[in-house]
Amino acid sequence: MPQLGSGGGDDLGATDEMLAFKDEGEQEEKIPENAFTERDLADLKSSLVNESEGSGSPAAAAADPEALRRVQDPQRVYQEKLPDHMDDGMKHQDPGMYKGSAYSGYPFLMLSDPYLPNGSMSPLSNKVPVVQPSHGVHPLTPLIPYSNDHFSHGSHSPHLPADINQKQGVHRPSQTSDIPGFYPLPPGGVGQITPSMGWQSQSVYPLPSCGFRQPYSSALSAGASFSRFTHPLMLGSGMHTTGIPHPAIVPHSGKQDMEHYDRNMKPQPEPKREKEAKKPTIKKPLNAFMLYMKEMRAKVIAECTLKESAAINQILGRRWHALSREEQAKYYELARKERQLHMQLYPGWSARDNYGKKKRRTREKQQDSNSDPASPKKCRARFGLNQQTDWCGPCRRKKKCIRYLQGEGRCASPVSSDGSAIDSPPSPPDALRCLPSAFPSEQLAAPADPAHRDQPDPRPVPAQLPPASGPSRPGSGPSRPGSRRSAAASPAHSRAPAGT
DNA sequence: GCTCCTTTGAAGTAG
DNA sequence: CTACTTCAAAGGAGC
Repeated sequence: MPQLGSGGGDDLGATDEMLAFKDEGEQEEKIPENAFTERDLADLKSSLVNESEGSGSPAAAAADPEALRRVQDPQRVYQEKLPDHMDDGMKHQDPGMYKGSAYSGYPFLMLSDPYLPNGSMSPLSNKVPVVQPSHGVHPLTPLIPYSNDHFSHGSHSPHLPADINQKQGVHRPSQTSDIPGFYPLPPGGVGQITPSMGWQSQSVYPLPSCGFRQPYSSALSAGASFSRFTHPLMLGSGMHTTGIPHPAIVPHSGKQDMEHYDRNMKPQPEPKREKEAKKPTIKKPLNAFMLYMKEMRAKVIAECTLKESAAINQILGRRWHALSREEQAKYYELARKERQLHMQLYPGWSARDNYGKKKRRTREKQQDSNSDPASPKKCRARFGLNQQTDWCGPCRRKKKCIRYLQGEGRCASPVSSDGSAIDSPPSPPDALRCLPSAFPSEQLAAPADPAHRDQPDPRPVPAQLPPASGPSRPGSGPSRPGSRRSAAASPAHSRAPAGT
């Protein structure tokens, strides 16, 4: 179904996005997955500490009132269990425990570490980059859009009685991969998942060995180990109201809060804990590209010895465009399932719920300087530069356009850092030039070669989106201005280059 | 310690 | 309906 350019077919994707970079000839390098770098080791090391530290936080337990009540049998349980848990942490470090079971059978216990070669398991670290299980895994193998550290902890966590989940209607020890069984779907809110979706029988979301947040799937995860879901952290920050722990639910400020939990495993004064736990945030489901990034990031890091995410993401963006439709389709499909599952877990959730939580300050700043035309973004727009790839020389990584500030009254045309004019987008950061052998065709402004675009556009079309059987979101009535319109109808993506 | 950068896609907002 | 904005991940850089 070649949809590109057909207008009608390119429903959920912007047509333009496919035009941005078309590094052709760039083939997915079959990179030897052998890079277990020192960095990994370092991460693992630190994770050893973090894991034991980060698994017992009773703080998060407060998120769920019921959980709070239970957990508030104060930290007694926690403290009593701490030694056990620490021991658990050590157990986690037994590679054999995870390694053997490759992904095939993983479902929810075996977590391939995307950042380890061969999808080997990394039970050691709770540091996301090390544990996220997408690397080396077949894209259709449930990617883990969310990290799952706390589940891995929880998998053995003795902090709470095993029956806690039962009380919450989660504990279904006898179930294995029967997802519907594990998914106490929100009452009345959940439509059926179409049979075509494989995630019921297929472990869609493998559990990373260690992680703070958890893929929803873990909630489904079977009997793999339900005790894992009894982890206090889960009860607090990652527990769905139905009792389903979900990686998408994180403390309101997300990462930082998670780090906070990791660093503050000691019981804390009640008020503070409650305060933090009051605002769990359900994160957005990851889109196809995000899933791809999660899987490939480690590769790029290993190949380029890069660490800066911005540069890595640039590379990944190019590689994404270089993917064949077929390959992309895998991720679109995963993303679709991801969204569907998310929708089922959180029927009433809206992306709008998270608006303002991440960039509140930024937006506040923008409001303050709303009329300031010197921002790089505005400068780019004003002069027809691509918001994503162009920059106004000194504007790059600057908050203000230097030329504007210098009194020219406007942002200059693209200039290099030394002020000389440039006609084309500036050279990529050094990082982008890394490992030419690894990215042979990775060049800026690589000529588009639509050859592989002959394949059908993998991007989802409305028909593929959650069927009408899906839950109608409360609060998202038809009159809602932002109600999901047919993305297909809006090929003009926000990425549409301002002037390209 | 917070924010930015950087990517694409999904979804929300505004006109 | 269109255009724009925000957020999702990630981690180094910069303030």
